[in-house]
Amino acid sequence: MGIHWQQIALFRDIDRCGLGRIEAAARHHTYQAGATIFNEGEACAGFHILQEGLVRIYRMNAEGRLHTLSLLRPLSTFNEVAAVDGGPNPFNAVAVTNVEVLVISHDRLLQLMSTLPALLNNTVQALAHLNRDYIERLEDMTFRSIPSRLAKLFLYESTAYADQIAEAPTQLTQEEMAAILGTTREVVGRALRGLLNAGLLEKRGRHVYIADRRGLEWLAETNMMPERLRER
Amino acid sequence: MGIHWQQIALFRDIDRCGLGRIEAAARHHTYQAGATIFNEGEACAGFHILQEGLVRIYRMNAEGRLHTLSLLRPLSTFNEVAAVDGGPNPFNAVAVTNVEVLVISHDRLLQLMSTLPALLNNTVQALAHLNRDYIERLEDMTFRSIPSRLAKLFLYESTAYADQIAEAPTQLTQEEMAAILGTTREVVGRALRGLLNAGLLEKRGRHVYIADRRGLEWLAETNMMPERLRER
DNA sequence: GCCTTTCTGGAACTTTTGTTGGATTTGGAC
DNA sequence: GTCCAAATCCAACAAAAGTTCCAGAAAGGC
Repeated sequence: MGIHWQQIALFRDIDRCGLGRIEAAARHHTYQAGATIFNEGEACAGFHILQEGLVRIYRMNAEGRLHTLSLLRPLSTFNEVAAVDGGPNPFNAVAVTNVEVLVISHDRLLQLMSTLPALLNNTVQALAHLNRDYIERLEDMTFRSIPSRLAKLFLYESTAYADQIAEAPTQLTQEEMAAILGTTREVVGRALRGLLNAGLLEKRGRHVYIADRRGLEWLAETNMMPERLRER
Repeated sequence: MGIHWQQIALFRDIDRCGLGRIEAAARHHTYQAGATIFNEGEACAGFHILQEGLVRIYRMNAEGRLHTLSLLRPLSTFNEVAAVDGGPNPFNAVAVTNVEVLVISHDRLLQLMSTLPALLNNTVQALAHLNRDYIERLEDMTFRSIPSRLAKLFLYESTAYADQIAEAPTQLTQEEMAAILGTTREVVGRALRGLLNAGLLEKRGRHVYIADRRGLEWLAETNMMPERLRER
C-alpha cells in the first residue's frame, strides 16, 4: 500500500518488518463530511492516522461553545494520549470533509510498542512534543488578550499553532477563528477590524493578509497594540 | 539509601538492579528556600525527583504576572518533558522551602530508558497523564469564570489540581490562589467574598473552608452561582 | 511587649470580553 | 442572471475581569 510511513515522526526508524506489522494492526475507516469520528469521554477510540481529508479536534462546554484544539490534514496523527493509556478520549473528533483514517486500537498499540523499541521511543518524543504545545496554548489563554492571540494565529507558521492548525487563517471563517481562540465570532470580528485599522493586517478582496509582520509580533509578545503615531 | 522508588509511578515494576542503576545515575542537589532550581527556556535541566520540601512550577508573562502550574511535595517528579526530549525547560521551578532533589540528566535518562523497557513504558504513561492534566487546565482557562475556577480549586481532591497542587487551598494566600488560577489577588479576593456571601464557603478563624460542596460542584460545572433564593 | 512585613477587605473605576440584534455582503447552486 | 444560505459588519449594551488605592488585621522577628 502507498502509505508513506516515513513522513510520520512516530514511525521513523522502524524497519520494513515493523512497518508491516503496524500496517497489519491498523483498520481502515472512512467518514462522510460532518460525521463524528469519536467523542470526548467515550471509551478509548485508539490511535488515529489521518490519510485523507480535514479533521477538527475540539471540546465543547456546557453552554455549547466550541474550542477547536486542532485542525488536522494528512499526514497527521491524533488521539495519542487515549491510545497510549487506554483511558477515555480527551476530546471530540469530527470529519470536516470526507475523511480516511487508519486506526490502531489501544491493545494492539501496546503490543506493537512492547516489541518495537523504536516505536515506543518515538511515542515518548511525540507525547513530549504534544505536552509542550499544550503548555503553550495554556499560557496563551492565561496571559494573552484576544487581539494578541489573533495576531499569533496569523503568525502561526512559527508558533504552536503550526503543528496543530492546518489552515492559513486567511481561509478560516471568523466563526472558525473564534473556536480556535476560544471566544465568539463577534469578538473576533471586532479584533480583526482593530488589526486592520492599525495597519497590521490588510484586506485584499475577500481575504485578510499580513501587512506588518513586525507589528503583529509585537502585539503577540506584549499584548499591546503597536503605537504608530510617530510615523509622521 | 532510603529512597522509596516504589511510591513513584515512573519507577514501578523496575527490578532491584534497574533501580540501582537509576540511583547511580542521579545527582543529589539541595536548594535554600527561595532559590531558583531552573528557568524556562534554559538548556534542559534534566529529570527531577522531589525528595524534600515544596517546589513551585510556574510561568511568567512579559508584565510579570505569574501562573503557577504546580505546587509539588515529595514524592513528585518534574520536568519530564525536557528530560525526555532534551529541549529547553518549558517552565520555571523554584524552591519554596528548603528542598532536596535527585536529578537525572537527559543523556543518562535516555541511556536508562533504552535499557530498561519498564522505565520507558512508565514514561509514556506519565507523559500521557500529564497531557490530560494540561488539556483540563486549558479548557478551564477557556471556558470557566474565575468564581468557577476558584470553586474547582477548593474541590481540588477530585480534579486535575489533585496531581498538580499539593496544598489545600485553605492554606493558600489569595496571592497564591491568584497565581494558580491565572489572575490577580484582588480578583480572587472579590470572588472569595462572593462565595462566602453565597454560603458556599465559610470562614473559621483565619482560614476558609468548604460549606456547601454541592453548591461548589454546581458552580464548577456550570459557571453559574447556585440560586438559593428558594430556601425560604 | 513592639514593630515591620505580609496578608486581607473593600470601594471606585477602566478595560476587555461577551451578547444582542439588525443591516449588508458574498459565494455558490440553480 | 436570481435566489438562498452563509458570512460579515457594526453599534449598543451587559457582564466579567483587571487596576488603583487605601485602610486594617494578622503573623513573625526581635
